[in-house]
Amino acid sequence: MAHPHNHEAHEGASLVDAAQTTMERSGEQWTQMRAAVFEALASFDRPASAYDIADKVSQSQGRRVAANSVYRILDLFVGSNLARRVESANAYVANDHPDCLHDCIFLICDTCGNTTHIDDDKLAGGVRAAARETGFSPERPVIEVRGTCNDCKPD
Amino acid sequence: MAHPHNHEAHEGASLVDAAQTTMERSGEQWTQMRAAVFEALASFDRPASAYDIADKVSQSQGRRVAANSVYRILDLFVGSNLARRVESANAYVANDHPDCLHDCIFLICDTCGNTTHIDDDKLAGGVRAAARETGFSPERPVIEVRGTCNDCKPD
DNA sequence: TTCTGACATGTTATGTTGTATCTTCACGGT
DNA sequence: ACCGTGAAGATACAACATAACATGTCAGAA
Repeated sequence: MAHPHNHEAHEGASLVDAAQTTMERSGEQWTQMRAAVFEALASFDRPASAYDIADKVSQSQGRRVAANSVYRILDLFVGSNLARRVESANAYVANDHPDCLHDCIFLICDTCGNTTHIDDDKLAGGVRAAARETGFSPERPVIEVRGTCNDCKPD
Repeated sequence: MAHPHNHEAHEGASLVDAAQTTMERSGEQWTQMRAAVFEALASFDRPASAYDIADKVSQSQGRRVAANSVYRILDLFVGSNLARRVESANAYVANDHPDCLHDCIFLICDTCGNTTHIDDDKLAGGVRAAARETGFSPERPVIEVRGTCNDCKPD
């Protein structure tokens, strides 16, 4: 099975703290704006588009925040492993445990949009290995599964 | 390694023929427009966006073809397994062997854009199985690897 | 032959996602 | 106080995707 996670899976304030710490450790600043974007991102229980986040932040800040700025910050987050991009949904999710690096596998429900993820290094490693065998140098595997989640299954 | 393919990998005219056959077998028509879109798609040696294809078809037909129409036809192709969508590139590729169904794995070079694919049913099966173990019903795995192809490697 | 229904395609508009560029702002060092 | 630097804002636009509705085409029924 996907190996159990023993490391921290942060949530709520602890998650934001962890984000800040990670960010600062990689020499980046933790600004108001970045905090606001991260909080907005984390507040969604499913992948959020940059525009969803821009709206949320605009609300919480009481002023219009440009999608532009949100993209910049999301890119930064993805680069620091604070967030992940869900390619098949053009959307982003906060990363619960920014401290450890996985090629994670997203399970996206086409019915309700809920998304979970599993970190199966054996599978991901297999994908990387298969790529390498053809002479290709894998950098960033994208492994996602569209389908139906348990809650949305008929019966 | 990813298992070798013994089945036909069509190319050129044979590929177009195979496409037509597949399409007709699934009760769909093979129209001029569809042939033109398929030929355009197959003429690219890397994933092509709907707009790339629209341009190509516009040229070959000597009149403007709307992206819209191309999207419709591409969707049809994807549904009939004549083409695949590369999610992480918002683009499409022709499927060399429409007759057999695989969850294929794309290797996309971030340097030159060239894309190859491997069909490793064991890996893909593993991904599906891992999803099922969490109670998720996998429909469509998306397995892609961004990286650098052999030709673009700094040796 | 003409009508009709199904399906393919065209046309236009609009929505969504993502970048580029340039300006302004905030802050720390001198 | 001044300057340098990085963050964020503003604007524009490029690229990707779908919606809504009109028109074309062709086979079979009337």
